Amino acid sequence: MGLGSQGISSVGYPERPCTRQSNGLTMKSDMKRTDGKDEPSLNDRIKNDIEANIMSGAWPPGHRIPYEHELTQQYNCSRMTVSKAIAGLVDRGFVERKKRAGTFVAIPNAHRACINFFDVRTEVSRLGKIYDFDLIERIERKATAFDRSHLDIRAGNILQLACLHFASGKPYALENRIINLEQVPEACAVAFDHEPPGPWLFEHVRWSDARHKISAITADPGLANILQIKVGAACIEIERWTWRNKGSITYVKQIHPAEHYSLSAEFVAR
Amino acid sequence: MGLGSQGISSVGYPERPCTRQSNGLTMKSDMKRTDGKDEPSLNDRIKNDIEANIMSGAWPPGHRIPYEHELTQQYNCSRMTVSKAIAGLVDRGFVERKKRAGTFVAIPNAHRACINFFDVRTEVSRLGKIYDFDLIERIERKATAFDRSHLDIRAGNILQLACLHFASGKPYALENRIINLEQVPEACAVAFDHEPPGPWLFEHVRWSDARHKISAITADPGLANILQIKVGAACIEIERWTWRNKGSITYVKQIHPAEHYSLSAEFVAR
DNA sequence: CGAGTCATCATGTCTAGACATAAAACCGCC
DNA sequence: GGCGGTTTTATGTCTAGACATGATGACTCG
Repeated sequence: MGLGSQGISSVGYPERPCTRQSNGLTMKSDMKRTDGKDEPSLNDRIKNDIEANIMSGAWPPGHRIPYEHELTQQYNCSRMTVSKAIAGLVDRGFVERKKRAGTFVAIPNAHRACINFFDVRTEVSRLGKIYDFDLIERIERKATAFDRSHLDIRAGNILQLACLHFASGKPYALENRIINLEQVPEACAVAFDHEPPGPWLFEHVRWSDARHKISAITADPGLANILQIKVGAACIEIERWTWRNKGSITYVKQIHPAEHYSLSAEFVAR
Repeated sequence: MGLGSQGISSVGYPERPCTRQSNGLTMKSDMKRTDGKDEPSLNDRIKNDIEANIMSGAWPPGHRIPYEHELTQQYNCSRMTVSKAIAGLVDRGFVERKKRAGTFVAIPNAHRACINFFDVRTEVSRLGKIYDFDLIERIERKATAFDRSHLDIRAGNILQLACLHFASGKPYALENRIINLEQVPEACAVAFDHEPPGPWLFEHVRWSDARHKISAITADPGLANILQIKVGAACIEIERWTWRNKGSITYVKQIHPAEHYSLSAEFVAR
C-alpha cells in the first residue's frame, strides 16, 4: 500500500461536491443540509474516515496519515476543520502528531479497559429490578486509626454507614462506608434512611480522583448470613477511595455475591 | 454564591492584560510569550479555570457556567477559543451544553475507571518476579458449538491453547484461550512453547474492540490442584473477547488465585 | 384562555487567514 | 564524513465573522 498518497478513499461518505466556492466571501449556502438525512458534521466525517482507515488495518500503527493541507483539499474545507477533527483523534489516542513530520497512527499500548461503576441504586434499576435498601448503621464519631488509614484524615469527625442493598427483594450488596466530615460537613444533616449515600454523594460532591480495588473473597459466616448465601461462597469485593484535591472524601467497600454479579469493562484506546 | 455573574475569578492565572487589540487587524504581537515561563495556551487556561471552579465546589453539579460571550469578554479572546475549550470539557464529561440555555456542570452518575490489562508476562515482570510458563495444551480443530458461542465464528478452524503462568516458580494464572484461525491464520505456524500467546497476539494483531468480564469463583478440586491452592479458595476470573471490525479474534479466560491477586482501577473523567 | 407563530439567543459548525514553534532537511564548512 | 547554522514545513494557536439549529418565551389570533 502506498504511503497514503491517495489519501482517504472508499471509506464512509462520497467525496464532497465542490460547491464550496473558494472566493473571498464567507457566504456558503452549501452548508445547508440538502437531503433530509441527519448528516453528520464534516468534522465527524473526517474523524470517522480516518478512524475507519486505522481500524481496517489500511493504515497500520506508525503510518503517516495525510497532512492537514492534503485533507483540506480532499474535503474541500478549511484547515481549522481538519485540525479540530484530528485533535479529537489525538484525545482518543488514535493518532499522534509531530511538528514538521506529520500525524501518525498511534501504536497501541496494553489492553486498556473502562468500567463504569454506577451507584448501586442505578445499577439495580438498569438490571430491571426493584431497588430497595436498609440502613444498618449510622455512626458519627471521631476518626480512629482505622479511619485514618483509609481516609487521609487528621483528627476530625467521620460518618460511618453500613447498608444492605436489595434487588427485587434479594440481598444484592453490602456497603460499608466512611465519609470525611471535614470535607463533606453537609452529610451530618442527612439521615440516609431514604436515599442511599452513593447517589447523595454524587449529587453533592465533586471528586477529582478515585482509586478502585477489585478482589475476590469467600463469605465468612457473618457475611453469608447477611447476604443470604452459603458460607464459603465467592464474593466480589470492590473498594473505592475518593479524593477531591488532596482531601479524602469517602472510602467505601461493597461486597457482592459472585453468583449474581460480575463486572464488565470495555476496551478504550486511551 | 451568585449565578456566575462574576464569572471566573481568583482561580488560576491573573486576568489577561488587555493588550489584545480589538481593531480589525489580525496582527497580534501579544501572542508571543513575553516571559520565559512555559505558559499554557489560552485554551488550556480557560479549561483549567473552569475545571478548578468545578472541582473546588464553587460551581456545583447543575450550575450554569458563564456564557461563551461572557468568557469571550473575560479572557478578551474570540468565541472560537472559548468554544474549543468548553468542547474539551464536554468530551471529558465535566459539563453539558444546551442550546439556548447555556452550559452546565454535569451531574455524574458513575465512577468511571480504567484498568490496564497487561499480558501476564509483563504483569509478572512488573511485580519484580521471575516469569515462566508451561504450555499445557495446543489443539487445532474445527470450531465446535462452544467455540461458536464465544467467537462469532461460522465453521472455520480454531486454535485452542491452555497454559499455566508462573511467578517466581509459583502458579500465577491459568489461561484458556481459543484463537480464530480465520482471522489470524499466522497463528497456525506458531508453537507457543517459548512465547506465550498473549504477547504474540499483541504484536501481530490489531483489535478494534474488546470486552472484559471480571468475576469471582471458588476453586474446584481440579483447578485447586493446578493452581496449588485449597479447594474452595476464592479466585478472580477474567474473560476477554477481542474483535477486529466485527470479526472475532480471540477469547481468553484467565483464572488467578485471589490470595495474591487483585485489580486496581483509576478514575478517569471520561 | 389556549394554540400556533415568531423573535431571540446560546450553542454548533465552519471559513480564510494570521503568527508561533519545533523539528526535519538542507547546506556550507572544517 | 561530521558538525553547526539556516531554511523549510507541518502542526499549534488564535481571530473575526458567517450561517445553522433548536429551545424558550413572548406575542397574536381564534
